[in-house]
Amino acid sequence: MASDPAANSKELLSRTERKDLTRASLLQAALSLMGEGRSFTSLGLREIAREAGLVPNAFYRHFRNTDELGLALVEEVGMALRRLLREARQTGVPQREVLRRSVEAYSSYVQDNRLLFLFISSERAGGSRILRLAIRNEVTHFTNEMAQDMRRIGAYPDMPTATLQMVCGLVVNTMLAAAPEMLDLPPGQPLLEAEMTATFMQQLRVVFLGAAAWRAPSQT
Amino acid sequence: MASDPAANSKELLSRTERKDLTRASLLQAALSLMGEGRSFTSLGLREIAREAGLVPNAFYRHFRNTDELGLALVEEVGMALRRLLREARQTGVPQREVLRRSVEAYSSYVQDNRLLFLFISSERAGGSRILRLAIRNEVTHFTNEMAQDMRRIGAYPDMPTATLQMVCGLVVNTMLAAAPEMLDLPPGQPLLEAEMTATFMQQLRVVFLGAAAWRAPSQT
DNA sequence: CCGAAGTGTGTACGACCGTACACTGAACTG
DNA sequence: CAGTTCAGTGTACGGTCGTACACACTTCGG
Repeated sequence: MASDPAANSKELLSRTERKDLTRASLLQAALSLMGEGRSFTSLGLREIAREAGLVPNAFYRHFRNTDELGLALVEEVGMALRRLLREARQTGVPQREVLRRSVEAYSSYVQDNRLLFLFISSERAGGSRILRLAIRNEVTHFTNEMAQDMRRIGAYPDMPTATLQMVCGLVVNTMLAAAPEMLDLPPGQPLLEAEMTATFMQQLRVVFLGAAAWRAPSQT
Repeated sequence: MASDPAANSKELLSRTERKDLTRASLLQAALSLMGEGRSFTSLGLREIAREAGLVPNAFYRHFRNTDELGLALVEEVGMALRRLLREARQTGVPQREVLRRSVEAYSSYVQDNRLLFLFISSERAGGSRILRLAIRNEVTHFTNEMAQDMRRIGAYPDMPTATLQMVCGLVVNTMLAAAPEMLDLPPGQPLLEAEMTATFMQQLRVVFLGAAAWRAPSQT
């Protein structure tokens, strides 16, 4: 299939490969437009196609409308989140030093996947209802996987699963709330960034301390 | 226009009163459009003016562009948040029953100011940069006032101010994250609503437990 | 090898958008 | 009362948008 040594251009590719490639360039075009300050909701079909170097009509060969492209982006976000979780899984139990490392890993992860986090942050509460629900669904999945991981690790062994999920929801909320603030930071200020990261870490510690102090729900 | 027996219509009003009135109707128009599923960022000047019963050009008599109208909405949000805080201040110290009541009060407050919360939720991370920063500014003010109130009440008396603010930031984040989920609920399902409120309350309790267990920052 | 399939192009239409300019008529001001 | 101010109107222009249709050219399957 792809056994071509020096064909980095689009010379010797099957039709489906070429299609997937321009499809990816459409997704990338939407992301880079968001990177320039535009919000996904306000992007137009023509705009995205233009950015991808295509004529407007070509868009229809890949997506019915911009919402469908958004759903594809959500799927990509889901994969990114799963990857994040898989990497975090390598590390050990949640002790003090581990929390610090996790936060640093998360921060650089957000910086690396800048545009994707920009996307979920802004579309999680705004934009079209379909996208909103899709993103929330993905986030819920992520939260539940995180709860499973914590169970497997042995954190909070006496805690009921529902409670553990609730705590993880709190953690994920905190994480996702931190992302857009980190992304809006002026890029040349490591001091502000350090301060924000410190606050973020403290907040997570408060959550984990609270979870440790949690007692059985004697009353709601 | 309206069936007014007395002169509740715009009969005997000064010019500035009339102006403020149509200005308010523009703000209201933007909010109702958002209530119909549209996101503020995607609203157009013409659209808002039409909804308010005006010709497009009349918009310019009140705002230079939609962003400026958005800033006016942010200001209104600020007032709403301050009102919320003032009402909460009536209640006593954060004990268990008080938390329950506060959450219930907040929930119904969100339902009452549905459109405003829809607005901040979606524009806090999305949309135009100016609006985003303005909202974040307002939220920070709200957080700090909340910290002051907690200090005045006597909660966590040994906690440094910066830490208290950090905790309040966590609380506010949790509150604001809960708002859009409550707003997206199908309206005829009190069971789902109760479940969501319960989770929300548990999360806040985790935060307050964590704050109570907080020790001096021996290391970062 | 030839027809089918399908990705990308060119052109065109109607709708909506932001905004500029000239205008009306009522409320204010002296 | 006369003149000014100003919220709101009417018309118009250029631009972008989504999308429909016919078409070109390459790849694929029998």
